Order: sequence, then C-alpha cells, then structure tokens
Amino acid sequence: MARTSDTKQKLIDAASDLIWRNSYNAVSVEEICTQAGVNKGSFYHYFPSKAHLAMASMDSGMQETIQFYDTLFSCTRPPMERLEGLIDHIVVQQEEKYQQLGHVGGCPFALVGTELAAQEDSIGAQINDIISQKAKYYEAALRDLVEEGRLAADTDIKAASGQLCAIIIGQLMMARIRNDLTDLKPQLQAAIYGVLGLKREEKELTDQSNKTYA
Amino acid sequence: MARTSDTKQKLIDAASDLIWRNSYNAVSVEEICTQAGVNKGSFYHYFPSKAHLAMASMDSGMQETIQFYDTLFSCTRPPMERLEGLIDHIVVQQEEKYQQLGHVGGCPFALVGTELAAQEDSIGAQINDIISQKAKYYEAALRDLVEEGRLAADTDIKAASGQLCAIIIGQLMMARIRNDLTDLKPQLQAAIYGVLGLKREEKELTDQSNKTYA
DNA sequence: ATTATTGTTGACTAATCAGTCAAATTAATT
DNA sequence: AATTAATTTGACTGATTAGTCAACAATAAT
Repeated sequence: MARTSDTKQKLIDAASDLIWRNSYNAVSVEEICTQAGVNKGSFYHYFPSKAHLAMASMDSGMQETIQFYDTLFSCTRPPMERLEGLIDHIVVQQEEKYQQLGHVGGCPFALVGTELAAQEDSIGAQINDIISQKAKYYEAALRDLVEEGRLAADTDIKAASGQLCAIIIGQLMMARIRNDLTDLKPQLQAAIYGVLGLKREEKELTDQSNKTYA
Repeated sequence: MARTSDTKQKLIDAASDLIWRNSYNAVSVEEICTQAGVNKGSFYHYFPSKAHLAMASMDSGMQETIQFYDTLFSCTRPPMERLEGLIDHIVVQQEEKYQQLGHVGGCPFALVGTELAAQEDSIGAQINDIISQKAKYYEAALRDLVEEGRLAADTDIKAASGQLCAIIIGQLMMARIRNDLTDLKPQLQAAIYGVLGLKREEKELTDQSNKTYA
C-alpha cells in the first residue's frame, strides 16, 4: 500500500475554524488550503467540492459533540444537572472560541445550516439530522425530568426539546450579532427553566402555578 | 434640479429578496443589478459598496416592520393579543415568502446579522439596534402583562423580551434549515407561553384577573 | 434655450474564484 | 531493491468577482 497523512483532517480543522469565524460563502478554498498548509490539488484529492468539505466539517464537529455529550448526558446524572452542564459547556466553548477567533462564534451548525440549506437541500437535511441528534440528548433528559415528577407527564417531549434547541440557537445567534458573551450564561440558564416551565429553586413540582423564570 | 428615479429602491428590493432567499455572501452585485434591471454603474452611483446596500436593505425592512408593528402593538390592544398577532404575522409572512422564494426564509436580520457581524463590527452594531427596536415592542407588551397581573411584578422585562427574540429567531432558523413551516405556528405559540411562564388555558392567575386570550 | 445637476450606461480593470491535471514524490509491501 | 498505490505539487483554465470611469442622457430651474 501507500503512505498515509493527516492532510484531510488538517483541511477539516482549518475549514471549521474559518467558516465558524466568518461564514461558508465568505471563505475561499484557497484560504482554507493556506491555513491548513496544504496545496489546492490536495484539497480536491480529498474533497470533490467545497460543499463536501463543509459537510465533512459538520460531521467532524458532531462526532466531537457526541463524544462529549455521551458523558455529559449520562443517565447516571440527574437530568437537571445534565442541562446545567450543557449550559456550562456551551459558555466555556464560546469563550474559548472567542479568544481564539477574536469574535463570538455562535452555533456552527446553525451558521452553516442557514447558509447552505438554501443552496442545496441535501445539506439542509444533513444538518437537520445533526441537530436532531443533539435533540435526542435533550429529549432523554426531559423524559427523566418527567420521571422525577418535575415535568408534567403530558409534556410534548419532542416539542419541548425543539424549544430548547431553538432558544439556545437564538441566544447564540444574538450573542454573535452583538459580539458579546456577557449575558449568555444567565440568559441560557433562564431559558431552560422558562421553556420547561420550571421554577428556579424548586425541588418538587406537581401541577401548580409557575409563572416566572428569572 | 435633475430627474428622479426609483432605481435605488429597486436595488434595495432586489437585494432584500436575493439575500433573504440565499445569503449575503452568496449573492453578487451583478445578480442584484440584473434582478433589479439596473446597470452596474448605477449601483455604485447609489451605494459605495455591497455592504452598504445590505445595510440599506435592512433599514428598509425595519421601516416596514415599524409601520406594521405600530398598529399591531397598539396600546389599545390587550398585550396577549399583540403577541398572538405577532405570531400570526410572522407565520403569514414566512408562508408568503416561501411561496415567492421557493424556500423558507427565516429572519432576514438574523441571517444578514450573523454573516456580516463577523466581517464588519459596525454592521453588527446596526443590526443589533434593529433587533433592539423590535424588542422594545415586546418589552412594552410585557410591561402591560405585568400591569394586568399576568406576569410577576419582579420579572426582568429586558431579559424576558430577549428570550422572546431568541426563541423566535431560533425557531425561524430551524424552519429554514429543514425548509419546513408546518410546526412553526404551534411552536411559536408554545414559545411565548413557555418563555413568559404563562399557562396556556389559564383563566385566572395569582389575583383576580379575568382576561381571556387566544 | 441654456445651464446645472442628477441619473445612466457598459466597457473596463485587476483580483479572485472553484476546480483540473499530468507529473513528481512518498512510504508501505513484496 | 523493486513494486505499487496513495499522496503531493503548482501551474493552469475559464468564469466570476467588486469596483471604476468617462462619456452620455434626461430633467428641472433659470
């Protein structure tokens, strides 16, 4: 056989950073190659097009996410702790990327998704799959919250986890637009309690009134 | 003086549609000119750069929004009715644009914002201003909800309206990625109740209030 | 009708773009 | 050492990009 190399991964990493920092359509193949220290020809040896690299980059990012979430969302942890841990993770990740990229990144899946879904339906479908995979972790946590009696038994789990995804994406988007992470953590914390209709310090919940989230 | 023309507005309209349909960086100046039926030279007679046109397009869109919201969010309407009306408006607007553009559009401000905020800080600031203006309508409605006794008096109005913005943007973003509007309305309806911590069919809350909504 | 001002034209850069290719290079296997 | 297949190279194409410009046309006020 022949030699092996890490060129493919270098391209994926470079693309992830550049696209996250700016946007898919704003980043050129040459830029990606330069940042990766790779020649143009090598790029097309590994990827048939720029869009395929973007998809590979999303896949790679999702693999990392799964690896992290598998421990973060372990069934052995109380479900509320999982969600709090999720927020911590998001905030830390955003702060790290802010340091690294010099700008608030936001959700890379939503970023690439909104840009590419309109260009190629297949990519929209793939990114939707990725977000659905994330939602599965949320759904499991919500089901365990029902089990704990903290969430109403008739809660529409899929809808509620969709709300969670939406508000996280939305808050990240707004943080990116104003390039400011200061309110992110409290806003995300308030968001999960609000969306789930939980009171902040509450330990038990039957079916009685709950109307504030902050 | 000299003649007048509607070239500027034609460019703004063409840009709005094309960018909404696709994305800022994916649309070229020539495309915009072709769609507007205008020559390249005219473009640069009115706008010093493509980014300036994008900003003008956002401004124009915000003017329309203000005009609509001024009646939709009139103090004379019960606050809950305003929010329900907002959802109706969003859903109708998205369905119209879907027909027109052949793809779910999502929130144009968030779209352009995420793409351009990373490129030019000044644009991020401007789009942040626009979103803040929208949030003002929400804030007023929330304050009136407090007045009605439907919302706790110690509610952080600014934070709550930020949550509203975020979840609306997030849901629109997800609808765009999956190119599907079917769940949008119920999800948005659930969102406002969830974020505000209101119960859906509740007729009375804390005190004596008697309002009905929805 | 003349003039001043504004709007329009389309050809023109110079740079950059995504993508191609044949030849050269490397390393694992024999 | 010879073989073999994966990998790398960098120059190449043809299309497209944002933006420029000097000439031209239309109008409104004088």
